[in-house]
Amino acid sequence: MDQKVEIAPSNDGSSLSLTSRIYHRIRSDIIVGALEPGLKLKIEELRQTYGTGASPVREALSLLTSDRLVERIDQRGFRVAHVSAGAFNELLKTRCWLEERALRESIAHGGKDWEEGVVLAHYRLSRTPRSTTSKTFVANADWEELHRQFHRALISACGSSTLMRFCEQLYDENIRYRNLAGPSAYPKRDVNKEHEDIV
Amino acid sequence: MDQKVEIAPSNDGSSLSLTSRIYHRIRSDIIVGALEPGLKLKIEELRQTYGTGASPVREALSLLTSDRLVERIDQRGFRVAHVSAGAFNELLKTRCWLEERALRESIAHGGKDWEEGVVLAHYRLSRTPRSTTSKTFVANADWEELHRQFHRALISACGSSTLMRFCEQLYDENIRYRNLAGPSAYPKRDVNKEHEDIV
DNA sequence: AAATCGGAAAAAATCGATTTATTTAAAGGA
DNA sequence: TCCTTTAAATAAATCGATTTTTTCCGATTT
Repeated sequence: MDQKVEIAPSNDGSSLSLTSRIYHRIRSDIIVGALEPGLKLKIEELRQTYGTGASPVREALSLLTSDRLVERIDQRGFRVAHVSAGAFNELLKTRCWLEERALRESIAHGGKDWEEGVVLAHYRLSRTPRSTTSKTFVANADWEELHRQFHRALISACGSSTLMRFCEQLYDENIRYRNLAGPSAYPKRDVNKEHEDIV
Repeated sequence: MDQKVEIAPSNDGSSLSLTSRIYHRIRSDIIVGALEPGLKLKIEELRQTYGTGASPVREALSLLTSDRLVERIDQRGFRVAHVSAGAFNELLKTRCWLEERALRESIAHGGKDWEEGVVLAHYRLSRTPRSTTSKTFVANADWEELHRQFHRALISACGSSTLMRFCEQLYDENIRYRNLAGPSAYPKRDVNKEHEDIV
């Protein structure tokens, strides 16, 4: 029998709803810092920018609310979530608490496959340069993705998808703060070494 | 100078956007169990029910997604979040982890005002009957609200609004499961005693 | 019988326009 | 000058209709 012919997945996003596409775009724009904290997100403007109607835009923004990347105030629209030193400290603290718990649970309950997943993720990460250039720091998208994968692998055996979700949400917010801080915050720490230690 | 005259807050909800009103209604309907788990939430239907257009309905559902009370699948709409024994166990476990951490932090950092808040919340709760009738169990809305307040008070000094938010989300989900289980799950435990102990 | 196809029917997604609320800016007193 | 009020401008919220996509179901093929 022939191999089943799959419909080309064609990750150009054309199969996604407009809402989803806008959602991902805005999400990314907020995380990388292209959209400033506190910025008013005017429906009419976004509508123009993306060449769509108002409905998909509003829906995307409503969805982004879950990620705490967008704030919504009844009757006065949406804006990019504000940031503050206090919020950042709280974020770090909370992320630390949750990841600690998630990691402990993973260690306690993770089997061989978990261990292998961690080792593999770590290996991939270690073989990827953090910066695309060696002189100045230019964030390497591959490294960013592998780093995320590594953290996910670490907590993947915690036994709670809910906790994982929380951790990942905090991770994203964390990345956002890092991006906002700018390249000024280069390798002050030996991240690779830290990961070694964790492993 | 005269006291500034506030616009009557009139909590009839007429000042809220349609979206918000629908949001709260559906949210409540899901938590109390009036809307069955897994039920398809058809826009057209809800639209009729609430006598509005499609936009507010969609937006409310998008918002409910944050609370994990509604599931959204691209291009095929919304449905009431599914439930399962596994998910329930995970919920309990996770809630336990997070509340433990939040409580420990509160104890460590909470001042006099925190202590007083806890005592007060506990006092109010203890003076309210859990059931509106003494023979059979009929949930007392006041008690439910005070119980929520009590739990909030306990963790209110944890130093992380994020963690509090997570805890409260899990609390709501937990209540939902309790409601779904039905009155069958009456006072098997001496809740009052447990609260005393905590205090 | 199971899998495949095609075409209605149903539902989701989206649009363009209207209504409602908020913000802004100008004008009128204390 | 500082409030308060008012009116226009701006933006959010909402609606009703249209377009896409999925779902359903019966006919056809393997």
